[in-house]
Amino acid sequence: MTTIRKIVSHNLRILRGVRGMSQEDLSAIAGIDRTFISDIENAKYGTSIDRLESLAGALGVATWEMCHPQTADRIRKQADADASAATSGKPAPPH
Amino acid sequence: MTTIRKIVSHNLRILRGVRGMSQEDLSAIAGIDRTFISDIENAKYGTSIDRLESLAGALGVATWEMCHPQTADRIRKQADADASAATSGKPAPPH
DNA sequence: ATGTAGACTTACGTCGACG
DNA sequence: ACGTCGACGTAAGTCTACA
Repeated sequence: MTTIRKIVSHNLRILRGVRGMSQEDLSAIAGIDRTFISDIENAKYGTSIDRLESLAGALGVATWEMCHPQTADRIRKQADADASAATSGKPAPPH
Repeated sequence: MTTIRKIVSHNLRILRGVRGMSQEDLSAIAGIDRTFISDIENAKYGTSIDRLESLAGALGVATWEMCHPQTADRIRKQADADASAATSGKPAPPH
């Protein structure tokens, strides 16, 4: 029974990692307190759709993707593919 | 610049209409106060992801679909297709 | 059946500090 | 760079009542 809190929590942490941001970085860009981002990632609190929109914008995804169970995996695999393509000298996929 | 409040507001109202529910019906099923549902539909307030999850469950969609800009249209067209199929005696599509 | 208003409670959200 | 604690303010959420 994966709740929406767990989904958002997971997407947020993974996505932030892929973007190479610290909680402090994300805090500065999204305009949300760092300690609160920590709370969300640990599913201590749920958040409002307004804050979710700010976080999504800062992470470069749509708001609904923050609620989708497979966003974390999708973005992570895409980042992996891009990275290995860069290493092998191939051009990056156009998305 | 369509904000997440507008999207949720719109999806909620359309989806509820397609399901043939009043605000009172939805209130009873989702366990959320009727007047607050009214506020959300009029985008007076944003809501939390926890309440959004309850509303989505009561409406038979995933939570992320409540945040998606095209959910209202998608569901409405599907309902239309199902209705006309029923009228013409054809079997309902398997989705 | 819906929108709004007021009074009220609680969960969200900010801030400073410590390990 | 992250988790947590305490104190505090505000927006979310409930309930009753009226149009």
